[in-house]
Amino acid sequence: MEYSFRDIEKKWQQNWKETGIYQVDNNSSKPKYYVLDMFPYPSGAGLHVGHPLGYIASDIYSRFKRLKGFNVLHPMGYDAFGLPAEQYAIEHGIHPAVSTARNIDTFRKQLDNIGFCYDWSREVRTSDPAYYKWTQWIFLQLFKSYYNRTAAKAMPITELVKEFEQSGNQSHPCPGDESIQFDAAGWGSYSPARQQEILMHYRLAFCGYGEVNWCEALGTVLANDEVVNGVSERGGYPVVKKKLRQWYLRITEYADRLLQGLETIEFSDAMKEMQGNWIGKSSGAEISFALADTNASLMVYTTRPDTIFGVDFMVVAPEHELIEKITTPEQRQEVEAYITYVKSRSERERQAEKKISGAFTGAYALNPFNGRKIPVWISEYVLAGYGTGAIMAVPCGDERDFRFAQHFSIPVTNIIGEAFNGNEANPTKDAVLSNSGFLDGMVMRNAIETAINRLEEMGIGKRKVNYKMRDAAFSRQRYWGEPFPIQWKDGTAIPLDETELPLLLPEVDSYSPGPEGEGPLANIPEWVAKELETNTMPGYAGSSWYFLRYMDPHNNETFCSRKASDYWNQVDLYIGGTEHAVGHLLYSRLWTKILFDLGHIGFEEPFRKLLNQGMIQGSSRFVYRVRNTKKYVSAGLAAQYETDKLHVDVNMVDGVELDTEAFRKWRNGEFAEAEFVLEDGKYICGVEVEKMSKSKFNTVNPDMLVEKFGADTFRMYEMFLGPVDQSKPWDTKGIEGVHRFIKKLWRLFFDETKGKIWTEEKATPEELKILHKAIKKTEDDTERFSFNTAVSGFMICVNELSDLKCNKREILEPLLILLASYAPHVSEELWHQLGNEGSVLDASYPAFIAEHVAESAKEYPVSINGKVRTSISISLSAGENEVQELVLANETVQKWLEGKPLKKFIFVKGRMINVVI
RNA sequence: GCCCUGGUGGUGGAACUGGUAGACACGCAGGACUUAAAAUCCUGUUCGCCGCAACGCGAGUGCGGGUUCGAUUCCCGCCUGGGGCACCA
Repeated sequence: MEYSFRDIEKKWQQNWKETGIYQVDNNSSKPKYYVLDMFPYPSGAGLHVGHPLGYIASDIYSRFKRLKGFNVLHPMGYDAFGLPAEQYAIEHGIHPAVSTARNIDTFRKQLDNIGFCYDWSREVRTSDPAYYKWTQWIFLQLFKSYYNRTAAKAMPITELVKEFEQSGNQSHPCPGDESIQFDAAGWGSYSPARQQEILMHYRLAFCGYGEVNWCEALGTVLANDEVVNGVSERGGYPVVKKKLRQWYLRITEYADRLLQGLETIEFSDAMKEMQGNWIGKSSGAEISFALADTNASLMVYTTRPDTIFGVDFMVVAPEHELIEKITTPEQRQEVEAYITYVKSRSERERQAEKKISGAFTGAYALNPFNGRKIPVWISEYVLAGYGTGAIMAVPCGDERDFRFAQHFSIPVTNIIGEAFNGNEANPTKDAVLSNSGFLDGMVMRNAIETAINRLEEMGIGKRKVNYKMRDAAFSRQRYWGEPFPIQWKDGTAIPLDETELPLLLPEVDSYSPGPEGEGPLANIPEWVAKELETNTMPGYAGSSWYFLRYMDPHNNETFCSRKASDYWNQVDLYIGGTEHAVGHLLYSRLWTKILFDLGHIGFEEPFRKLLNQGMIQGSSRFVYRVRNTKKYVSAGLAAQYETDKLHVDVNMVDGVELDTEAFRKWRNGEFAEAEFVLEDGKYICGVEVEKMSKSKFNTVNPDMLVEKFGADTFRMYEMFLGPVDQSKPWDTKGIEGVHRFIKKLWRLFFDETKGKIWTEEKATPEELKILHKAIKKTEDDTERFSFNTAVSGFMICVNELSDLKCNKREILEPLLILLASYAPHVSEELWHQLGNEGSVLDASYPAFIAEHVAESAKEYPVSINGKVRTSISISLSAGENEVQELVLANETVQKWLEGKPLKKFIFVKGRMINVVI
């Protein structure tokens, strides 16, 4: 009987579907375990082999946990709102809901092919009104809440109003605008509109104004990656900054808790570091510098107030509102020209720019301690959004400031004596200060406190903890997203009543942007007549809480019952790519904390453990066309010609050898007349590792591989490729090795001519040793997500059993259970062939028995001066003295000793021996 | 520019806590079976040197240093691939 994987896999996939074997109950006496994949955006291109990597890993782990006796929740769904569908709609006139549904169908078929154990009865789609009803509902909770800094948690805004009525905002400084201060009487005297305006500065979801990339020609707002060198990627039109009304989430209030929470969860150190850097907590001081010849002052933020005597100039962000006021008439033209230049620059470009640029405003600030006049410059390297948007520049201590000073010939004051060599800045905190007035003679590190204290005494500065993180922009001028349940009445945002949810996304005739940078919803007269918000929510709205909906996906009463979330609790294992390191992971951590604060769930971190999957890169293939001809030369000969390098579809290339016939037929015969210059009768392609993408013709479709080798082979091969958390290029070639392994396993059970060949004979110690080695390896490796070495463990096991011609049920049956999480179809089939009833997934995991693998002796490697020269088999019970005696008596060791005295004898039990002479 | 991460044979990778570098697989070479092919099986395969052979010598984990009896693993400096940087998801 042959291993006919197509029949077997189809049969069991059908059976699993019919028996509902993967449906999970919220009631169980077993311990719970929640395994979650980052859900995909269903793109039109379908799955390529990179997508399932994490899904296979999570599938293996879910099945493994189930075998280990857990009630495992393992759901899947779709992050179904997004820009590509909208772009497709603009180009093809197809409603995003239609194309998205079609894409989801494709995804689902592809996923089903691979034999995943998802509980599809819990599927969610963020674009489904039954789902986004609750996204809108949660938004309303954020809108109706504020962050109580005293209690360090979110609370209903109605509580805040009560406080205001009783005692004003004395104990609740306004996070949105610190200048807003009032007492109870003051609050009472404000108009309702003014009161709402003030409350907006407290809400966790609030409306404000922010800059966006505005492209006049396209009439739309662009994402950063749609802007290249100041022009739109599509069309190359100019892009400028434009201020628009935007919704925000007040994530900055949670900065500290998001930072502290990292200590309670198992994310990799790299991931925690990235989130920490994003939050960017720093402490220092805000200092107000008086400006000469005007009564205005300039507020700067610095982490190094100790260097205040070394300030040689100020740098203000070109967007800073003070510039208008302080620029002198002589400098105005230069400053305005510079601001125009900066308007076309993205933040990224501004930070990455090596070329120094700036403009002098003509204004001077005054050093509060010695009255020195400090010129005020503007430059793109200072960003408006961070700190106060202005810095005090200390060129002797900061490299960027130093280069700026050199470039504009600004004299540099040295306040650290010999620690500054005049050629480069020295950012030390350990130098002794000089030229620094009352700080002279102090070590910088200690002077920080002294300087802050003095500034506070003088009333011109104060201690300040700062965060690089900004409030999260939460609106998009787009169509395909959740509508905000907000109405605008005379400039005041009124939340819809919860009974009016979901606020359905209306049909539109055109997906083009609305007037004045508004989204497409602004084109709908009825929508505008109802004064509804025309922005929609961003992609991360739906994905910030989806892990909760899976727990209770069909609940119409609430987003997720407290009973369900108390039972399933945190996600125990979350698998996804590092590209979400900050965005998605930080936002869902925020939402979880807010829902926790408001009492809707009982835990404040969504993901207990995070496993990052690496990217599968494409291995691109190239042909070399001799310029202006139809002649293609093989890679080895390309250097002899002037050629253009063209991507070719990797599916037409076997290894590096091009299928020239397929190439001639490719793309409707575009290359039909190609002539080839071969080497050794072959056309050899060039190779490069790049991102896997349709445009590079290097995508490999899993369907094709499943069709050719079966899902079990495909799953195991994806794992075998390398560590799951590392990026690696895809190479289809190696898949045959894994396929051979499964066929070899099959032959332990079936012979082509004889049929069933397994026996009921008793296993030998040698066979038991092989089995128990495999049990240990599979368990350890799976537990530490080392799936690639687990697969090689299976190969070793099957190779060894084949060598011994072992066909005994006593060995083979437990082996199938081990294999069931990696290759579920073939394991299920053989499990039933052996006569078992019920799924192999409900078998009990074989127990590892150490005695079966115990060794009595070890072949020790013996090194002389660290170089291995021989090996000696020694009993594991032997002590060091005994070992030394044996080793020194050894012939090879004697030869190397040449009678020289022994300096040192190193013996690591069970490991190695080193003889030092 | 800033932050994170990787670099080991022809290829993917293994070596888990400083202890035999190259497990397992691909590819390649040779062989067996076969009319032939497929499938399967066996042998070899880091590089260099001597060679009949060796369980003979030397080098070797991106590059250059260092710590150690011993370094792919730890430290310092460099080179280089990948990811992220707030409206792609």
